[in-house]
Amino acid sequence: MVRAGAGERDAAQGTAALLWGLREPPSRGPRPGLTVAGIAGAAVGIADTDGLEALSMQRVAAALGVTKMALYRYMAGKSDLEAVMIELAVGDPPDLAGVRGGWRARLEEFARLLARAWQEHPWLPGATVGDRVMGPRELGWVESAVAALDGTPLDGTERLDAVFVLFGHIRTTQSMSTAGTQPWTGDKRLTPVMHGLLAANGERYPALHQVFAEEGSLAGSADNGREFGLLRLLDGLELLIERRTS
Amino acid sequence: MVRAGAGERDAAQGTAALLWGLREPPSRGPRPGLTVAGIAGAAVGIADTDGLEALSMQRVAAALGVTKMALYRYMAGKSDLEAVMIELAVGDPPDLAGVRGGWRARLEEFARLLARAWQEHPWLPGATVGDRVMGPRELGWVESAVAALDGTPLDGTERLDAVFVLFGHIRTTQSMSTAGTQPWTGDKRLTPVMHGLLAANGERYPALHQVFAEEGSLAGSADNGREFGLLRLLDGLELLIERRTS
DNA sequence: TCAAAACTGTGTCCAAAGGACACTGTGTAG
DNA sequence: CTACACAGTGTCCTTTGGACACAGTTTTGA
Repeated sequence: MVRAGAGERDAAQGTAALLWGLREPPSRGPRPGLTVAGIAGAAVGIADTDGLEALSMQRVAAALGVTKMALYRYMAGKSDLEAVMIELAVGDPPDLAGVRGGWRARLEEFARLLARAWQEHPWLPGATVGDRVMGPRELGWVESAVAALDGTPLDGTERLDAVFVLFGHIRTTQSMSTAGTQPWTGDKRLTPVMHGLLAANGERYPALHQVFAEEGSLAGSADNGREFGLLRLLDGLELLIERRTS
Repeated sequence: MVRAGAGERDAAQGTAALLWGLREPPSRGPRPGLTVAGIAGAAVGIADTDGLEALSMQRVAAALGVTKMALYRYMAGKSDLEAVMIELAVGDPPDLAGVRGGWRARLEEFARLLARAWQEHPWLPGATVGDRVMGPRELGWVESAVAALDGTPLDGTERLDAVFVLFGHIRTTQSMSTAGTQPWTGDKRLTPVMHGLLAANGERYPALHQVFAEEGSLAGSADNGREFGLLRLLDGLELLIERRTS
Protein backbone atom coordinates (compact mmCIF):
# COMPACT_ATOMS: atom_id res chain seq x y z
CA MET A 1 0.00 0.00 0.00
CA VAL A 2 1.16 3.46 -0.74
CA ARG A 3 1.32 5.46 2.40
CA ALA A 4 2.35 9.07 2.66
CA GLY A 5 4.54 8.97 5.70
CA ALA A 6 7.71 10.83 6.53
CA GLY A 7 9.83 7.94 5.32
CA GLU A 8 8.15 8.01 1.96
CA ARG A 9 8.81 11.71 1.77
CA ASP A 10 12.50 11.24 2.38
CA ALA A 11 12.67 8.44 -0.16
CA ALA A 12 10.97 10.69 -2.68
CA GLN A 13 13.52 13.40 -1.97
CA GLY A 14 16.33 10.96 -2.60
CA THR A 15 14.77 9.82 -5.83
CA ALA A 16 14.28 13.40 -6.90
CA ALA A 17 17.92 14.20 -6.21
CA LEU A 18 18.92 11.18 -8.25
CA LEU A 19 16.71 12.03 -11.21
CA TRP A 20 17.39 15.72 -11.29
CA GLY A 21 21.16 15.48 -10.82
CA LEU A 22 21.22 17.21 -7.48
CA ARG A 23 23.86 15.02 -5.88
CA GLU A 24 27.28 16.56 -5.45
CA PRO A 25 30.04 14.25 -6.70
CA PRO A 26 32.30 12.80 -3.98
CA SER A 27 35.73 14.30 -3.60
CA ARG A 28 37.54 11.58 -1.75
CA GLY A 29 37.59 7.85 -2.18
CA PRO A 30 38.09 5.44 -5.07
CA ARG A 31 36.83 6.21 -8.56
CA PRO A 32 33.30 4.95 -9.06
CA GLY A 33 33.37 2.14 -11.57
CA LEU A 34 29.78 2.65 -12.58
CA THR A 35 27.40 5.46 -13.38
CA VAL A 36 23.72 5.81 -12.68
CA ALA A 37 23.07 6.13 -16.40
CA GLY A 38 25.06 2.99 -17.09
CA ILE A 39 23.12 1.04 -14.50
CA ALA A 40 19.86 2.34 -15.89
CA GLY A 41 20.92 1.37 -19.38
CA ALA A 42 21.70 -2.19 -18.37
CA ALA A 43 18.41 -2.43 -16.52
CA VAL A 44 16.45 -1.08 -19.47
CA GLY A 45 18.11 -3.63 -21.71
CA ILE A 46 17.02 -6.45 -19.43
CA ALA A 47 13.48 -5.13 -19.15
CA ASP A 48 13.23 -4.68 -22.91
CA THR A 49 14.30 -8.25 -23.47
CA ASP A 50 12.71 -10.22 -20.67
CA GLY A 51 10.15 -7.88 -19.19
CA LEU A 52 10.03 -5.85 -16.03
CA GLU A 53 9.22 -8.77 -13.77
CA ALA A 54 12.44 -10.46 -14.84
CA LEU A 55 14.40 -7.47 -13.57
CA SER A 56 16.33 -7.95 -10.38
CA MET A 57 19.29 -6.31 -8.74
CA GLN A 58 21.19 -9.50 -9.30
CA ARG A 59 20.64 -9.55 -13.03
CA VAL A 60 21.51 -5.90 -13.47
CA ALA A 61 24.65 -6.33 -11.40
CA ALA A 62 25.62 -9.43 -13.33
CA ALA A 63 25.14 -7.61 -16.62
CA LEU A 64 27.58 -4.99 -15.37
CA GLY A 65 30.06 -7.54 -14.03
CA VAL A 66 29.60 -6.41 -10.48
CA THR A 67 28.03 -7.58 -7.26
CA LYS A 68 24.43 -6.87 -6.42
CA MET A 69 25.30 -4.72 -3.45
CA ALA A 70 27.51 -2.44 -5.50
CA LEU A 71 24.38 -0.95 -7.06
CA TYR A 72 23.24 0.29 -3.68
CA ARG A 73 26.13 2.75 -3.72
CA TYR A 74 24.41 4.54 -6.58
CA MET A 75 20.74 4.30 -5.63
CA ALA A 76 18.75 3.58 -2.53
CA GLY A 77 16.80 0.60 -3.82
CA LYS A 78 14.81 -0.94 -6.57
CA SER A 79 12.24 1.84 -6.80
CA ASP A 80 15.05 4.26 -7.53
CA LEU A 81 16.27 1.93 -10.22
CA GLU A 82 12.87 1.91 -11.85
CA ALA A 83 12.73 5.69 -11.66
CA VAL A 84 15.98 6.16 -13.52
CA MET A 85 14.97 3.46 -15.97
CA ILE A 86 11.80 5.35 -16.81
CA GLU A 87 13.64 8.60 -17.12
CA LEU A 88 16.10 6.99 -19.51
CA ALA A 89 13.54 5.08 -21.53
CA VAL A 90 11.00 7.83 -22.18
CA GLY A 91 13.54 9.69 -24.24
CA ASP A 92 13.64 13.38 -25.01
CA PRO A 93 10.26 15.09 -25.02
CA PRO A 94 9.08 16.30 -28.40
CA ASP A 95 9.00 19.90 -29.50
CA LEU A 96 5.61 20.50 -31.05
CA ALA A 97 6.17 24.16 -31.81
CA GLY A 98 6.71 23.34 -35.47
CA VAL A 99 3.49 21.39 -35.87
CA ARG A 100 0.95 23.34 -37.90
CA GLY A 101 -2.77 22.90 -37.49
CA GLY A 102 -3.49 24.18 -34.01
CA TRP A 103 -3.96 22.34 -30.77
CA ARG A 104 -5.59 19.30 -32.35
CA ALA A 105 -2.76 18.58 -34.75
CA ARG A 106 -0.26 19.12 -31.95
CA LEU A 107 -2.04 16.81 -29.55
CA GLU A 108 -2.53 14.15 -32.20
CA GLU A 109 1.12 14.28 -33.09
CA PHE A 110 1.99 14.14 -29.41
CA ALA A 111 -0.10 11.03 -28.89
CA ARG A 112 1.55 9.24 -31.77
CA LEU A 113 5.02 10.19 -30.62
CA LEU A 114 4.27 9.04 -27.11
CA ALA A 115 2.90 5.76 -28.38
CA ARG A 116 5.96 5.24 -30.53
CA ALA A 117 8.34 6.00 -27.67
CA TRP A 118 6.52 3.59 -25.38
CA GLN A 119 6.38 0.94 -28.05
CA GLU A 120 10.12 0.48 -27.85
CA HIS A 121 9.87 -0.32 -24.17
CA PRO A 122 6.84 -2.54 -23.58
CA TRP A 123 7.26 -2.37 -19.83
CA LEU A 124 7.04 1.41 -19.79
CA PRO A 125 3.25 1.81 -19.78
CA GLY A 126 2.96 -0.50 -16.82
CA ALA A 127 5.77 1.19 -14.95
CA THR A 128 4.52 4.76 -15.24
CA VAL A 129 1.55 4.37 -12.93
CA GLY A 130 1.05 5.24 -9.33
CA ASP A 131 2.81 7.51 -6.93
CA ARG A 132 6.04 8.51 -8.48
CA VAL A 133 8.66 11.20 -8.73
CA MET A 134 9.08 12.21 -12.35
CA GLY A 135 12.40 13.09 -13.89
CA PRO A 136 13.11 16.14 -16.03
CA ARG A 137 12.53 14.33 -19.30
CA GLU A 138 9.29 12.69 -18.27
CA LEU A 139 8.04 16.01 -16.96
CA GLY A 140 9.06 17.44 -20.31
CA TRP A 141 6.56 15.15 -22.01
CA VAL A 142 3.81 16.48 -19.79
CA GLU A 143 4.93 20.03 -20.45
CA SER A 144 4.85 19.32 -24.16
CA ALA A 145 1.28 18.07 -24.02
CA VAL A 146 0.05 20.91 -21.83
CA ALA A 147 1.76 23.43 -24.07
CA ALA A 148 -0.05 21.91 -27.04
CA LEU A 149 -3.25 23.34 -25.59
CA ASP A 150 -1.90 26.88 -25.55
CA GLY A 151 -4.32 29.28 -27.09
CA THR A 152 -7.39 27.24 -26.31
CA PRO A 153 -10.11 28.60 -24.03
CA LEU A 154 -9.55 25.75 -21.56
CA ASP A 155 -8.51 26.66 -18.05
CA GLY A 156 -5.64 25.06 -16.17
CA THR A 157 -7.70 22.32 -14.59
CA GLU A 158 -9.19 21.32 -17.90
CA ARG A 159 -5.83 21.27 -19.62
CA LEU A 160 -4.34 19.02 -17.00
CA ASP A 161 -7.37 16.77 -17.10
CA ALA A 162 -7.22 16.54 -20.87
CA VAL A 163 -3.53 15.71 -20.82
CA PHE A 164 -3.95 13.18 -18.07
CA VAL A 165 -6.78 11.45 -19.88
CA LEU A 166 -4.72 11.37 -23.05
CA PHE A 167 -1.77 9.87 -21.22
CA GLY A 168 -4.00 7.27 -19.68
CA HIS A 169 -5.52 6.36 -22.99
CA ILE A 170 -2.19 5.81 -24.69
CA ARG A 171 -0.87 3.95 -21.68
CA THR A 172 -3.83 1.59 -21.52
CA THR A 173 -4.01 0.76 -25.19
CA GLN A 174 -0.26 0.48 -25.42
CA SER A 175 0.21 -1.83 -22.49
CA MET A 176 -2.42 -4.13 -23.91
CA SER A 177 -1.06 -4.38 -27.43
CA THR A 178 2.49 -5.15 -26.39
CA ALA A 179 3.20 -6.89 -23.12
CA GLY A 180 -0.06 -8.43 -22.10
CA THR A 181 -2.82 -9.19 -24.49
CA GLN A 182 -6.28 -8.15 -23.49
CA PRO A 183 -8.46 -11.17 -22.79
CA TRP A 184 -11.39 -9.99 -24.87
CA THR A 185 -9.72 -7.97 -27.59
CA GLY A 186 -6.20 -7.16 -28.63
CA ASP A 187 -3.68 -8.44 -31.07
CA LYS A 188 -4.62 -12.04 -30.73
CA ARG A 189 -8.15 -10.84 -30.22
CA LEU A 190 -9.93 -13.18 -27.91
CA THR A 191 -7.77 -15.63 -26.00
CA PRO A 192 -8.52 -19.19 -27.13
CA VAL A 193 -9.64 -20.04 -23.64
CA MET A 194 -11.95 -17.06 -23.41
CA HIS A 195 -13.25 -17.81 -26.88
CA GLY A 196 -14.22 -21.29 -25.84
CA LEU A 197 -15.93 -20.01 -22.73
CA LEU A 198 -17.86 -17.42 -24.68
CA ALA A 199 -18.88 -19.96 -27.28
CA ALA A 200 -20.12 -22.29 -24.57
CA ASN A 201 -22.08 -19.52 -22.85
CA GLY A 202 -23.34 -17.54 -25.80
CA GLU A 203 -26.87 -17.24 -24.52
CA ARG A 204 -25.60 -15.60 -21.37
CA TYR A 205 -23.71 -12.91 -23.26
CA PRO A 206 -25.83 -12.15 -26.30
CA ALA A 207 -24.29 -8.81 -27.20
CA LEU A 208 -20.76 -10.14 -27.01
CA HIS A 209 -21.72 -13.31 -28.80
CA GLN A 210 -23.22 -11.35 -31.64
CA VAL A 211 -20.19 -9.09 -31.94
CA PHE A 212 -17.80 -11.99 -32.19
CA ALA A 213 -20.04 -14.00 -34.49
CA GLU A 214 -20.24 -10.97 -36.74
CA GLU A 215 -16.61 -11.08 -37.70
CA GLY A 216 -15.51 -14.58 -36.99
CA SER A 217 -14.04 -14.03 -33.55
CA LEU A 218 -11.74 -11.32 -34.85
CA ALA A 219 -13.55 -8.32 -33.46
CA GLY A 220 -11.69 -5.48 -31.83
CA SER A 221 -9.08 -3.48 -33.65
CA ALA A 222 -5.46 -4.51 -33.72
CA ASP A 223 -4.34 -1.47 -31.75
CA ASN A 224 -6.84 -2.07 -28.95
CA GLY A 225 -8.82 0.99 -29.91
CA ARG A 226 -5.96 3.41 -29.58
CA GLU A 227 -6.71 5.22 -32.80
CA PHE A 228 -10.44 4.93 -32.29
CA GLY A 229 -10.30 6.31 -28.78
CA LEU A 230 -7.86 9.03 -29.72
CA LEU A 231 -10.17 10.34 -32.41
CA ARG A 232 -13.20 10.21 -30.12
CA LEU A 233 -11.29 12.02 -27.40
CA LEU A 234 -10.04 14.74 -29.73
CA ASP A 235 -13.51 15.11 -31.20
CA GLY A 236 -14.90 15.57 -27.73
CA LEU A 237 -12.26 18.14 -26.87
CA GLU A 238 -12.93 19.99 -30.08
CA LEU A 239 -16.60 20.13 -29.28
CA LEU A 240 -15.89 21.63 -25.87
CA ILE A 241 -13.49 24.18 -27.29
CA GLU A 242 -15.95 25.18 -29.97
CA ARG A 243 -18.71 25.59 -27.42
CA ARG A 244 -16.41 27.64 -25.26
CA THR A 245 -15.36 29.87 -28.13
CA SER A 246 -18.80 30.73 -29.41
CA MET B 1 7.23 -11.65 -19.36
CA VAL B 2 4.00 -12.97 -20.69
CA ARG B 3 4.62 -15.86 -22.97
CA ALA B 4 2.02 -17.81 -24.83
CA GLY B 5 3.37 -21.30 -24.48
CA ALA B 6 1.63 -24.57 -23.89
CA GLY B 7 2.15 -24.30 -20.15
CA GLU B 8 0.45 -20.94 -20.08
CA ARG B 9 -2.42 -22.42 -22.02
CA ASP B 10 -2.88 -25.20 -19.51
CA ALA B 11 -2.67 -22.75 -16.65
CA ALA B 12 -5.33 -20.64 -18.32
CA GLN B 13 -7.52 -23.70 -18.66
CA GLY B 14 -7.15 -24.41 -14.98
CA THR B 15 -7.99 -20.84 -14.07
CA ALA B 16 -10.99 -20.94 -16.36
CA ALA B 17 -12.24 -24.13 -14.74
CA LEU B 18 -11.83 -22.50 -11.35
CA LEU B 19 -13.66 -19.31 -12.28
CA TRP B 20 -16.47 -20.91 -14.24
CA GLY B 21 -17.16 -23.67 -11.74
CA LEU B 22 -16.19 -26.48 -14.06
CA ARG B 23 -14.47 -28.62 -11.46
CA GLU B 24 -16.33 -31.73 -10.36
CA PRO B 25 -16.41 -32.00 -6.57
CA PRO B 26 -14.32 -34.85 -5.14
CA SER B 27 -16.17 -37.91 -3.97
CA ARG B 28 -13.63 -39.51 -1.71
CA GLY B 29 -11.36 -38.10 0.91
CA PRO B 30 -11.83 -35.79 3.87
CA ARG B 31 -14.26 -32.90 3.80
CA PRO B 32 -12.61 -29.75 2.50
CA GLY B 33 -12.37 -27.26 5.31
CA LEU B 34 -12.25 -24.30 2.99
CA THR B 35 -13.95 -23.04 -0.11
CA VAL B 36 -12.56 -21.11 -3.04
CA ALA B 37 -15.02 -18.33 -2.30
CA GLY B 38 -13.94 -18.23 1.32
CA ILE B 39 -10.29 -17.99 0.37
CA ALA B 40 -11.07 -15.28 -2.14
CA GLY B 41 -13.02 -13.40 0.49
CA ALA B 42 -10.17 -13.45 2.96
CA ALA B 43 -7.75 -12.36 0.27
CA VAL B 44 -10.00 -9.51 -0.82
CA GLY B 45 -10.22 -8.36 2.76
CA ILE B 46 -6.46 -8.21 3.04
CA ALA B 47 -6.08 -6.41 -0.26
CA ASP B 48 -8.77 -3.91 0.68
CA THR B 49 -7.05 -3.14 3.92
CA ASP B 50 -3.35 -3.27 3.13
CA GLY B 51 -3.18 -3.26 -0.64
CA LEU B 52 -2.46 -5.89 -3.20
CA GLU B 53 1.29 -5.89 -2.64
CA ALA B 54 0.73 -6.87 0.98
CA LEU B 55 -1.10 -9.97 -0.16
CA SER B 56 0.73 -13.24 0.25
CA MET B 57 -0.25 -16.86 0.52
CA GLN B 58 0.96 -16.76 4.08
CA ARG B 59 -1.29 -13.92 5.11
CA VAL B 60 -4.34 -15.37 3.47
CA ALA B 61 -3.70 -18.73 5.07
CA ALA B 62 -3.14 -17.14 8.46
CA ALA B 63 -6.39 -15.22 8.14
CA LEU B 64 -8.15 -18.54 7.59
CA GLY B 65 -6.30 -20.29 10.40
CA VAL B 66 -4.62 -22.67 8.05
CA THR B 67 -1.21 -23.39 6.60
CA LYS B 68 -0.02 -21.71 3.45
CA MET B 69 0.18 -24.96 1.53
CA ALA B 70 -3.43 -25.81 2.24
CA LEU B 71 -4.47 -23.13 -0.21
CA TYR B 72 -2.73 -24.95 -3.02
CA ARG B 73 -5.35 -27.68 -2.71
CA TYR B 74 -7.91 -25.19 -3.97
CA MET B 75 -5.98 -23.26 -6.58
CA ALA B 76 -2.82 -23.72 -8.56
CA GLY B 77 -1.00 -20.62 -7.43
CA LYS B 78 -1.12 -16.93 -6.75
CA SER B 79 -2.36 -15.94 -10.18
CA ASP B 80 -5.38 -18.14 -9.63
CA LEU B 81 -5.95 -16.45 -6.32
CA GLU B 82 -5.92 -13.06 -7.95
CA ALA B 83 -8.33 -14.29 -10.59
CA VAL B 84 -10.91 -15.43 -8.08
CA MET B 85 -10.34 -12.25 -6.07
CA ILE B 86 -11.18 -10.15 -9.10
CA GLU B 87 -14.22 -12.24 -9.90
CA LEU B 88 -15.45 -11.81 -6.36
CA ALA B 89 -14.66 -8.13 -6.04
CA VAL B 90 -16.17 -6.85 -9.28
CA GLY B 91 -19.60 -7.81 -8.06
CA ASP B 92 -22.65 -8.52 -10.14
CA PRO B 93 -22.76 -6.77 -13.49
CA PRO B 94 -25.44 -4.10 -13.82
CA ASP B 95 -28.59 -4.47 -15.84
CA LEU B 96 -28.96 -1.33 -17.88
CA ALA B 97 -32.14 -2.35 -19.66
CA GLY B 98 -34.14 -0.05 -17.43
CA VAL B 99 -32.06 3.03 -18.12
CA ARG B 100 -33.91 5.47 -20.33
CA GLY B 101 -32.19 7.88 -22.64
CA GLY B 102 -30.52 5.68 -25.22
CA TRP B 103 -26.97 4.46 -25.50
CA ARG B 104 -25.43 7.57 -24.01
CA ALA B 105 -27.41 7.43 -20.80
CA ARG B 106 -26.73 3.70 -20.53
CA LEU B 107 -23.01 4.07 -21.06
CA GLU B 108 -22.80 7.00 -18.68
CA GLU B 109 -24.61 5.04 -16.01
CA PHE B 110 -22.38 2.08 -16.71
CA ALA B 111 -19.24 4.15 -16.24
CA ARG B 112 -20.42 5.48 -12.91
CA LEU B 113 -21.44 2.05 -11.68
CA LEU B 114 -18.09 0.61 -12.71
CA ALA B 115 -16.25 3.42 -10.98
CA ARG B 116 -18.28 2.91 -7.85
CA ALA B 117 -17.66 -0.83 -7.83
CA TRP B 118 -13.95 -0.34 -8.27
CA GLN B 119 -13.85 2.37 -5.64
CA GLU B 120 -14.58 -0.18 -2.96
CA HIS B 121 -11.53 -2.19 -3.95
CA PRO B 122 -8.68 0.21 -4.70
CA TRP B 123 -6.45 -2.61 -5.92
CA LEU B 124 -8.95 -3.68 -8.56
CA PRO B 125 -8.02 -1.24 -11.32
CA GLY B 126 -4.39 -2.26 -11.09
CA ALA B 127 -5.21 -5.94 -11.02
CA THR B 128 -7.44 -6.03 -14.08
CA VAL B 129 -4.72 -5.42 -16.64
CA GLY B 130 -2.78 -7.74 -18.85
CA ASP B 131 -3.32 -11.23 -20.07
CA ARG B 132 -6.05 -12.75 -18.01
CA VAL B 133 -8.91 -15.19 -17.96
CA MET B 134 -12.10 -13.41 -17.02
CA GLY B 135 -14.77 -14.93 -14.85
CA PRO B 136 -18.48 -14.97 -15.60
CA ARG B 137 -19.20 -11.84 -13.60
CA GLU B 138 -16.38 -9.80 -15.02
CA LEU B 139 -17.40 -10.85 -18.51
CA GLY B 140 -20.90 -9.78 -17.56
CA TRP B 141 -19.66 -6.24 -17.08
CA VAL B 142 -18.21 -6.26 -20.57
CA GLU B 143 -21.45 -7.70 -21.92
CA SER B 144 -23.37 -4.98 -20.16
CA ALA B 145 -21.29 -2.24 -21.74
CA VAL B 146 -21.39 -3.74 -25.22
CA ALA B 147 -25.13 -4.23 -24.93
CA ALA B 148 -25.47 -0.55 -24.03
CA LEU B 149 -24.48 0.22 -27.60
CA ASP B 150 -27.31 -1.84 -29.05
CA GLY B 151 -29.19 0.07 -31.66
CA THR B 152 -26.31 2.31 -32.63
CA PRO B 153 -24.86 2.22 -36.15
CA LEU B 154 -21.48 1.12 -34.81
CA ASP B 155 -20.13 -2.21 -35.99
CA GLY B 156 -18.71 -4.90 -33.75
CA THR B 157 -15.14 -3.66 -33.87
CA GLU B 158 -16.17 -0.15 -33.00
CA ARG B 159 -18.33 -1.30 -30.13
CA LEU B 160 -15.53 -3.33 -28.63
CA ASP B 161 -13.11 -0.48 -29.12
CA ALA B 162 -15.46 1.96 -27.47
CA VAL B 163 -16.05 -0.32 -24.52
CA PHE B 164 -12.37 -1.03 -24.14
CA VAL B 165 -11.48 2.62 -24.20
CA LEU B 166 -14.16 3.33 -21.64
CA PHE B 167 -12.87 0.59 -19.37
CA GLY B 168 -9.37 1.92 -19.71
CA HIS B 169 -10.44 5.43 -18.88
CA ILE B 170 -12.24 4.43 -15.72
CA ARG B 171 -9.41 2.15 -14.72
CA THR B 172 -6.75 4.79 -15.19
CA THR B 173 -8.55 7.60 -13.42
CA GLN B 174 -9.69 5.28 -10.67
CA SER B 175 -6.32 3.75 -9.92
CA MET B 176 -4.87 7.21 -9.61
CA SER B 177 -7.43 8.67 -7.28
CA THR B 178 -7.35 5.81 -4.82
CA ALA B 179 -4.25 3.70 -4.42
CA GLY B 180 -1.46 5.74 -5.91
CA THR B 181 -1.61 9.44 -6.31
CA GLN B 182 -0.59 10.80 -9.64
CA PRO B 183 2.64 12.80 -9.33
CA TRP B 184 1.40 15.79 -11.27
CA THR B 185 -2.29 15.80 -10.50
CA GLY B 186 -4.68 13.82 -8.37
CA ASP B 187 -6.26 14.12 -5.01
CA LYS B 188 -3.31 15.72 -3.36
CA ARG B 189 -2.64 17.36 -6.65
CA LEU B 190 1.07 17.79 -7.11
CA THR B 191 3.28 15.84 -4.76
CA PRO B 192 5.20 18.20 -2.50
CA VAL B 193 8.44 16.95 -3.95
CA MET B 194 7.27 17.45 -7.52
CA HIS B 195 5.94 20.85 -6.59
CA GLY B 196 9.29 21.94 -5.31
CA LEU B 197 11.02 20.68 -8.41
CA LEU B 198 8.58 22.46 -10.68
CA ALA B 199 8.93 25.68 -8.71
CA ALA B 200 12.70 25.46 -8.99
CA ASN B 201 12.57 24.81 -12.72
CA GLY B 202 9.69 26.98 -13.78
CA GLU B 203 11.45 28.46 -16.77
CA ARG B 204 12.01 25.00 -18.17
CA TYR B 205 8.33 24.10 -18.02
CA PRO B 206 6.49 27.32 -18.79
CA ALA B 207 3.11 25.81 -19.66
CA LEU B 208 3.03 23.67 -16.52
CA HIS B 209 4.32 26.51 -14.42
CA GLN B 210 1.58 28.77 -15.65
CA VAL B 211 -1.10 26.18 -15.03
CA PHE B 212 -0.05 25.64 -11.47
CA ALA B 213 0.51 29.31 -10.78
CA GLU B 214 -2.98 30.00 -12.05
CA GLU B 215 -4.70 28.17 -9.26
CA GLY B 216 -2.21 28.04 -6.46
CA SER B 217 -0.76 24.60 -7.16
CA LEU B 218 -4.19 23.03 -6.98
CA ALA B 219 -4.74 22.40 -10.65
CA GLY B 220 -6.20 19.15 -11.88
CA SER B 221 -9.61 17.98 -10.83
CA ALA B 222 -10.13 15.87 -7.75
CA ASP B 223 -11.24 12.85 -9.76
CA ASN B 224 -8.19 12.90 -12.03
CA GLY B 225 -10.28 13.94 -14.97
CA ARG B 226 -12.62 11.01 -14.81
CA GLU B 227 -15.74 13.07 -15.32
CA PHE B 228 -14.01 15.37 -17.76
CA GLY B 229 -12.69 12.52 -19.87
CA LEU B 230 -15.94 10.61 -19.71
CA LEU B 231 -17.88 13.56 -21.10
CA ARG B 232 -15.31 14.15 -23.85
CA LEU B 233 -15.39 10.48 -24.78
CA LEU B 234 -19.16 10.32 -24.90
CA ASP B 235 -19.27 13.55 -26.89
CA GLY B 236 -16.86 12.05 -29.37
CA LEU B 237 -18.90 8.88 -29.65
CA GLU B 238 -22.06 10.87 -30.12
CA LEU B 239 -20.46 12.80 -32.94
CA LEU B 240 -19.47 9.59 -34.68
CA ILE B 241 -22.91 8.09 -34.26
CA GLU B 242 -24.58 11.22 -35.57
CA ARG B 243 -22.31 11.29 -38.58
CA ARG B 244 -23.02 7.64 -39.20
CA THR B 245 -26.75 8.12 -38.90
CA SER B 246 -27.09 11.04 -41.26
C1' DT C 1 -16.08 -56.07 6.56
C1' DC C 2 -11.94 -54.32 5.10
C1' DA C 3 -8.33 -52.84 2.35
C1' DA C 4 -7.17 -49.78 -1.43
C1' DA C 5 -7.68 -45.43 -3.38
C1' DA C 6 -8.46 -40.51 -3.19
C1' DC C 7 -8.27 -36.62 -0.88
C1' DT C 8 -7.08 -32.71 2.95
C1' DG C 9 -3.97 -30.28 5.62
C1' DT C 10 0.92 -30.08 7.78
C1' DG C 11 5.82 -29.84 7.94
C1' DT C 12 10.03 -29.46 5.64
C1' DC C 13 12.84 -27.82 2.11
C1' DC C 14 14.45 -24.89 -1.72
C1' DA C 15 15.67 -20.94 -4.83
C1' DA C 16 15.29 -16.26 -5.55
C1' DA C 17 14.13 -11.82 -4.07
C1' DG C 18 15.36 -7.11 -1.57
C1' DG C 19 18.12 -5.30 1.61
C1' DA C 20 21.29 -4.56 6.13
C1' DC C 21 25.91 -4.51 7.61
C1' DA C 22 30.73 -5.27 8.38
C1' DC C 23 34.99 -5.47 6.00
C1' DT C 24 38.84 -4.65 2.70
C1' DG C 25 40.90 -1.79 -0.35
C1' DT C 26 41.59 2.96 -2.57
C1' DG C 27 42.01 7.59 -3.31
C1' DT C 28 42.13 12.59 -1.67
C1' DA C 29 42.40 16.35 1.82
C1' DG C 30 44.58 18.19 5.55
C1' DC D 1 51.85 10.85 5.89
C1' DT D 2 47.91 10.02 8.28
C1' DA D 3 43.12 10.03 8.69
C1' DC D 4 38.85 10.10 6.50
C1' DA D 5 35.55 9.13 2.84
C1' DC D 6 34.23 6.30 -0.42
C1' DA D 7 33.79 1.74 -3.74
C1' DG D 8 32.93 -2.91 -4.11
C1' DT D 9 32.68 -7.72 -1.82
C1' DG D 10 30.95 -11.25 1.13
C1' DT D 11 27.87 -12.75 4.57
C1' DC D 12 23.58 -12.83 6.66
C1' DC D 13 18.53 -12.23 7.35
C1' DT D 14 13.53 -12.15 6.14
C1' DT D 15 9.96 -13.00 3.00
C1' DT D 16 8.28 -14.68 -1.07
C1' DG D 17 6.08 -18.60 -4.18
C1' DG D 18 6.16 -23.23 -4.70
C1' DA D 19 7.62 -28.58 -4.70
C1' DC D 20 7.14 -32.65 -2.18
C1' DA D 21 6.60 -36.24 1.20
C1' DC D 22 3.84 -37.48 4.95
C1' DA D 23 -0.09 -38.41 8.29
C1' DG D 24 -4.85 -38.51 8.89
C1' DT D 25 -9.70 -39.02 6.82
C1' DT D 26 -13.40 -40.50 3.94
C1' DT D 27 -15.49 -43.20 0.23
C1' DT D 28 -15.49 -46.97 -3.00
C1' DG D 29 -15.14 -51.71 -4.56
C1' DA D 30 -14.15 -56.46 -3.53
